[in-house]
Amino acid sequence: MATIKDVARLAEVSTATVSRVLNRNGYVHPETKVRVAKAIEQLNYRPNDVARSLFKGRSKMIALFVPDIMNPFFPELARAVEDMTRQHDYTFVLCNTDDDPDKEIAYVEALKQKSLDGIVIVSSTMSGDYIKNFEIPVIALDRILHPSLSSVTVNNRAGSRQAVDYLKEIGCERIAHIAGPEHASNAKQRLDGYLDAVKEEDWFKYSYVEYGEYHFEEAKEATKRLLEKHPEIDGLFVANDLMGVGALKAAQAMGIDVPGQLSIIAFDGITLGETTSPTLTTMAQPIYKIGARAADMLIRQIEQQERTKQTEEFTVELIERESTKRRDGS
Amino acid sequence: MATIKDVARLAEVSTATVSRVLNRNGYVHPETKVRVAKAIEQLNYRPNDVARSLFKGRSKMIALFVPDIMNPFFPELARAVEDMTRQHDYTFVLCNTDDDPDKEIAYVEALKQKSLDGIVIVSSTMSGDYIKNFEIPVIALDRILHPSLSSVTVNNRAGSRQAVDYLKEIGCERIAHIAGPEHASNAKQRLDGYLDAVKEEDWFKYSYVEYGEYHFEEAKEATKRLLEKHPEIDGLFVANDLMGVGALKAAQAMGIDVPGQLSIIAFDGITLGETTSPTLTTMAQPIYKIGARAADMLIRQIEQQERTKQTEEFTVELIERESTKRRDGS
DNA sequence: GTGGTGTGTGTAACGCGTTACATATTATAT
DNA sequence: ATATAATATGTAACGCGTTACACACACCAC
Repeated sequence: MATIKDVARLAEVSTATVSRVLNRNGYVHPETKVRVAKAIEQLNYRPNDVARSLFKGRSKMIALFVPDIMNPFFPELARAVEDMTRQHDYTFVLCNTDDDPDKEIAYVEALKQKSLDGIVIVSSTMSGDYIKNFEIPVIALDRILHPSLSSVTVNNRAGSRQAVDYLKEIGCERIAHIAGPEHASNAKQRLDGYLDAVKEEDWFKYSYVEYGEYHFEEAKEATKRLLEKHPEIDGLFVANDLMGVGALKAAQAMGIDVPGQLSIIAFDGITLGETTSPTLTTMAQPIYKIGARAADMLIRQIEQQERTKQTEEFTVELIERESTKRRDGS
Repeated sequence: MATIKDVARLAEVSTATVSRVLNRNGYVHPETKVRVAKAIEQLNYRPNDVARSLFKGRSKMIALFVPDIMNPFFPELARAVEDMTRQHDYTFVLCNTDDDPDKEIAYVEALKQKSLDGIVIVSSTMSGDYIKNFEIPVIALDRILHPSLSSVTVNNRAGSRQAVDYLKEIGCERIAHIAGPEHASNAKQRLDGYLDAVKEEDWFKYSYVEYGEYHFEEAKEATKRLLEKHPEIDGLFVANDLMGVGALKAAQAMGIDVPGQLSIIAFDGITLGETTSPTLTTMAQPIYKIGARAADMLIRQIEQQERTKQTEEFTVELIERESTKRRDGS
């Protein structure tokens, strides 16, 4: 690989001049510029980003931390962040944290050694003490991780309430909730939204809430427990689509017709919900948009050095599919 | 951030000695080692990987190129490669290529500037001329990209034949194929496996093969075309699971009962196939294993400097689910 | 005692761009 | 005409580890 010295020699200038041509700064005589450009061309020279990073202390790399890319909610988010990253000539690093704070911290430390410029993080588990001492920009995505961090999220609580109101509206009279993990801020908000909508109902009982772990299998079992305990349930709001599919499977396995006997609505709007039979009604997040926005916000913070905290909340949208059906008020 | 100089000053040694302690090479007096270790501890010193990379010309980063992480086949592969990457203290870069050769090349060039150590690539589109001039180790995964590259794949042809033989075995008498994109080597092999199994049959016609693009929607339409043209079809082998789900949807939309009237078997073994109704019978690849093996092979090539070409082929396995059913030979 | 080997440590060059600073020339202002 | 600013380019230090090489001393062999 040719270096800047080779270019300088060929163009008969100093490396400083070559650098000025490369970075379009400082004064360079037009003719000199042409000679340098020709030399660069001839040698097919590309500057060494590592040397640049060493000098600048910045690497033009950002990372996305997700619990597990195999969870179908995350690929679209990853895609969005990666697209934005590339558009700004950054390099995209992906880290699976398994919601394990030790792994998260190990990643952060390892990446700091590489002069990583910033992190978009989907996490609920990091300790506040650690977060306060981040030395690089961080944007929390999908879940609020700490009040001091910038974040991009959706209106989980209002959206959840809207989901439950929709179930009521189509005639459901006993509506239960399969909740996400208690430690995740968005799961908590969705639960709150559900409670907002049902706590005044005379039929409401706290045993209408079962917990799953944002996973397919756990949700299936939680749903089974719930429906065995409460066969009167005719509407189910599930904390996310992956769990919603689990709930659907559980109901079908018990011989319950969806949406005939039970309407199910979930949350997220991932593609998976379109491939089941019946397809899954959901409160769709603008997944790609929030990912892209988080990445954009991060890069802006990196490049403008402005560390002001920003929070942005997007709105979810009801998508009616086949897992919900209007009941005749016979 | 403390530097090696700070450590050297505090431990009252030269930076060379600190470096020797860090890298456990050269002679260092045990007592000196302790002093240095204490200084490192006290300053919470972490070596700057960028400076290391600059000197070594290697970055301890590898990349995975996939067409699109949103395609549900890739997250598991990505997870495998990332796990292996982390185990070896490398950093994992993810690139979505959209099967666009220009994007692929732009990525390779950009990453070379960062001293990227190697690439695991899922691609069918790169030009042979370019591939031959790669200056870094590359492992082709899932699809053979060029005869000169090491690769990790599965027995696509034999596995496909096995899939079709299975359909025959359960009593299907007219078996069609929804094929993947013609330019992808694995799609070609799967088609060949299908042809191996059916070309001697007296009922076989070339119009029993329709092409989709490894996408859900295209497969749905291809299946619709096929089944409208050939209502006698009672068995369908689909080139991958994502397309298989599309085929399932198309059949259901046409009022065809799966597996009652039509048995469907696909290929890949992704989780998506477990969430549909009926669940999808498939030839499952050991997805995680091939990803992990490719990453392992790559890192081995990087660290041992051995550029010998290696190829490895894993075996697919039939997983019977609900989309296929034995027909009574009435 | 002399040569050889093993141990322990420091000096300085190196990897490759970037930029502060110095110097020189030309253009503009007064 | 002289001061001042703008243009043009080079020199060298810098960022931070790594390592070739030099040097010093201990120990053993003959």
